[in-house]
Amino acid sequence: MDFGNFRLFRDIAATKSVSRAASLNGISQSAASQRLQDLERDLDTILVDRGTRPLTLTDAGRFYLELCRDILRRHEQFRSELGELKAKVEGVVKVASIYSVGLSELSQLVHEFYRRYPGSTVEVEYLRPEKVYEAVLSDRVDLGLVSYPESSRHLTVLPWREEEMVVAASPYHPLTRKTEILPYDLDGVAFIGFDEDLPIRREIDRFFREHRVQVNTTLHFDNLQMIKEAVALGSGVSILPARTMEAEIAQGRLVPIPIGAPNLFRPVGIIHRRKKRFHRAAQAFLDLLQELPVAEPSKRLSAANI
Amino acid sequence: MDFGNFRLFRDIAATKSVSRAASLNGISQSAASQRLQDLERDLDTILVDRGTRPLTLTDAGRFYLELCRDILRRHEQFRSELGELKAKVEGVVKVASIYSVGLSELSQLVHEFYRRYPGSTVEVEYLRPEKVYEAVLSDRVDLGLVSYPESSRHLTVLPWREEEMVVAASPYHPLTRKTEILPYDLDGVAFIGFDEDLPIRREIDRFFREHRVQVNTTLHFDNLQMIKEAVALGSGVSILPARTMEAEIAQGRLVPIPIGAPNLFRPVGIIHRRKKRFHRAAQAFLDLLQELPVAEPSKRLSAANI
DNA sequence: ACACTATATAAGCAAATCTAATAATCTTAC
DNA sequence: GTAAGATTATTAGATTTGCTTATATAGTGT
Repeated sequence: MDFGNFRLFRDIAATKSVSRAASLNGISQSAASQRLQDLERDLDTILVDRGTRPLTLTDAGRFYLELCRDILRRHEQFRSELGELKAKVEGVVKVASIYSVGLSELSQLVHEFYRRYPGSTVEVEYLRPEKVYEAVLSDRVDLGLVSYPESSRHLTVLPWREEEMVVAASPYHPLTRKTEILPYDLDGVAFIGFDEDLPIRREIDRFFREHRVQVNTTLHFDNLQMIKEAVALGSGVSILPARTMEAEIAQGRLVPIPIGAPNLFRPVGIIHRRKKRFHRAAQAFLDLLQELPVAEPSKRLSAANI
Repeated sequence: MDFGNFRLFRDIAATKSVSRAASLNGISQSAASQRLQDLERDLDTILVDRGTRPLTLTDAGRFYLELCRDILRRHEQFRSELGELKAKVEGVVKVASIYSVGLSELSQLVHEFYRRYPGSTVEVEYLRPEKVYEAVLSDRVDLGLVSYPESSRHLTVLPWREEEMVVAASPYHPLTRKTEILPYDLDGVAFIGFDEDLPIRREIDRFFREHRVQVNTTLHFDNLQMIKEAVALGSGVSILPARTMEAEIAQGRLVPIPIGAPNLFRPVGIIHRRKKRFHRAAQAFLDLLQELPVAEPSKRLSAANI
């Protein structure tokens, strides 16, 4: 221990004895004596007056004792700060998630986590995707949940779930008469899509291209919420993850129509910093995430993650 | 160096680089890396995030950096305090002396010392004998000047000078007709002596005993000043060191009469703590004291020091 | 001066810490 | 993406530090 010398000198001063201080510090009298002498040689100053028994400190020794006390006090403070920090950090799992992962589902997970690990807490932030990446990269959170996860130098991806994508339409749309949509049913319909720079847009484009379908993209947005609004208003249909529109379905504002095989899936992944050292609670939460059965029936991995 | 670890971490934080910090501290990159890892292992906490270049500190690392800075600042303060203390101590020679050593003589010595060592100063305190011993023993002064010096376990005596003792009488006393006093001249005279517990008293008693002389001790005091007063008032004669009554002789209040051989001498010695480590100035002053020619002609050492 | 206790010193050994060489990792530029 | 350049980690061996035991020296009290 690096503070042993300060402790030793403090104890020499307190007990007025090298040998008592030595045994307090678990070393031999000889070792303590040598350390004291080395210290005095370093400082080129006598700190302890050996001419008296019990020993007494010189003026310089009293100064040095002050130094030792201050340093030990400050170190003690640090240890306690560090302890608090670790207790706090180790008890809290911080997760950043995109909005569309689904509040209810995640809160179910968190609930189960609390049941298993009563001492820990989970803090979930809902952010826009790029903010999720940022939070993970800067280590402000332990885990991130994003769709179409992209790995990179500093980022590792763990696949989590694949969400079924369905056609979303207003209840008044003609397509709602069908119980299942085949790709060519969408040929030429008014379509509301995602912005072109979003992975989900590229995936849907690929789907259309594969089935040689041409939709008429009348509107596009950078977020799911706006798309749902536009669809509900009858501006067109869209393709969305089924579970992100549960509320609107219940309200009768949107109708989901399954897409005939080959199905479309939106992959949702867990991202974390490469080589991240997880503390107990974070590791436990991660394990829980991976252990829980995925709601979707099929497990087909999307070939194009980007 | 015991503060090397704090410096190293501070430098790692400052340069955001282990290797630069290593070369700043004059060690190899490998050593610095190992020290950082040992530190982290000790604390069981990651302090530096290696996943980024330049390196960044973790929260715990920032706490530790604060600790390092505080400790280094405090240590710096200590070094400067110590420096001041040493400069002060090493430049000042502290001397405690009994009153009767003679102010003028000592100040001549001090003057010579200043001439030779212009950077240094001498502080002389005049104290009662027991206070001189106390000051030397407690290390409040470097040197003490006392008469009839007594060595002891913690005290070393260096003989310094021997002062001639003469009979002191009022100008009106019959003995003043003599130019030299022989022991039996004092038989039966009214005598003013020192208190019985003083070494000088014992020495004079021994002198009387040796020469089978009986004086009539009418008064006794614990200090020289009072004795001189009483003698001047004609209450009796006394035996005193010649140089301690120079002023009264000049004023015509006292008359000194030499004592015929075997002469009486008062030894004055230098005392200091045993094994005392003298700093430059103190050693120089001590050398000067011993080098200076002693005023008295004879060097006979008193057999009985106590 | 003696016995008793405490500190200093000496010698040998064990452990820590360093250096040099090499492997692994990160960044940058193509 | 990959290769080059720079930085950090690891390994192995040499060096140094620091410890322990044994013994000498020193301080205290009787």
